[in-house]
Amino acid sequence: MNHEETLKPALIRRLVRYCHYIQARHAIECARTISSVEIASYTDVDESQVRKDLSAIKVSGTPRIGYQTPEVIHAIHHELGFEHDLLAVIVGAGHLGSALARYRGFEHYGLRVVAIFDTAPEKVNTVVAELVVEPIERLGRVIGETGVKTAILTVSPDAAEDIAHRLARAGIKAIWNFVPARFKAPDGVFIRHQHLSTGLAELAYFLKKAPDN
Amino acid sequence: MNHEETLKPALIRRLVRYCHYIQARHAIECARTISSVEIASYTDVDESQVRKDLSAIKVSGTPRIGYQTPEVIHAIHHELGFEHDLLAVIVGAGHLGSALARYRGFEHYGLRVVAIFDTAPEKVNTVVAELVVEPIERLGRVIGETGVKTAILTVSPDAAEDIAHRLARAGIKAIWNFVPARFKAPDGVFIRHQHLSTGLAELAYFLKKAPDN
DNA sequence: TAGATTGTTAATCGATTAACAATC
DNA sequence: TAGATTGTTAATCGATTAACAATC
Repeated sequence: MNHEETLKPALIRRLVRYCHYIQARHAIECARTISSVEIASYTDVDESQVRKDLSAIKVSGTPRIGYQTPEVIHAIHHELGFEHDLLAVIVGAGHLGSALARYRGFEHYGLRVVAIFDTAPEKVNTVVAELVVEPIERLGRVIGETGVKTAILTVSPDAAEDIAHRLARAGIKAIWNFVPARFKAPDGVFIRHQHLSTGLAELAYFLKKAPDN
Repeated sequence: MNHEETLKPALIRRLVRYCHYIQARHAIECARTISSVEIASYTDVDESQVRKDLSAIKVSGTPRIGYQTPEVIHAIHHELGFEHDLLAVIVGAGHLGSALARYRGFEHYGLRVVAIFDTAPEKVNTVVAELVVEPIERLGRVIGETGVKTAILTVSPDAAEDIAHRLARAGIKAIWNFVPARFKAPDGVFIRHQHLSTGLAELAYFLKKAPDN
């Protein structure tokens, strides 16, 4: 066992980019090989970086030819764990939570939503994406029975931290947080904050700076 | 006019974090002042960095006391342009596009969706968040008439690049791209990629690596 | 063979952290 | 006053880019 390094988040993000681009190229032009220069120019990454990144996940290319596209795609999928099924519960059946439950775009990455919860009595027992919304009190039982390790958090900002801890106690190991709030992660739980407001802030700032507003 | 530097994306992201945290603290505990150490510990940023960042947006604190919470919040809002209204159109009335149209969480940042478009005839003329879905052909006219500068992109991956160029021709200056595809930005247009699959990739990788899966 | 592209090492650059004098 | 905290400069660290020998 030779060290098995952990990929850094920045590297993971670049790999996802490469994958998006190469899959598009592969689908449209049936390109069987691709060079680091091509990948670099489309993904806004330096070409040396691309070669380094691919070498980090043990993909090698051929001088004068480039990399085999199917091999690159497969290696990235394998390395990032897209091959495994990723079962998840959603907590918060508001607009965002319901949309994520219905969204088909994540199936490709193995995500499958198995339950959805909400505190509001008027939401409970409604149906979202073929799932009956359950009361938050059933959280522990459902997670225990299904063995789900991942939760998608789309509750209100003031409830987020409390719910995160309930999730941790119920056995959740990873939280994908869409709530615009930042809180300390419960011990042993990985939190990936997905604050859409950050993207919005960058847009707002650009528009404020743009000469012609 | 003394240089007027442009804030870097990383700084913008940190400012948004500070803001989330300070607003929460301000709301819950009515804390009137806050030190760089407190902000740092909650936002996972070094305390020197916090001081540097606040100084970059011309907020100053008082030794032994800290920073005035309302002043910090206001300065961040002002600097990032949250005070202006941000009118936007949404292109793609699928699950994600509709959810973003209905989502109330962005009002706080000044975002207002004024129109929503789709190519599918069965979507056109349906109502989403009090807006009638319009055919994509009306894009140019609506953007021209309203003077909207921002578009939220939630179409299918293979349509994304083409639509981005149509948006640019119609006068859009900033695109918030939720489509899991990366493409070259049309000249003079700012694209903020918001690839949710990147977050998902990080979760998948964590779970793959976690000892107990 | 000639030449394009990989893989990797070295050089540069920028971002993060540490340190500390100034200050309330 | 004493001591905590700011504001900023200097030191460190890591990430990015450049360069080039190896290679097909």
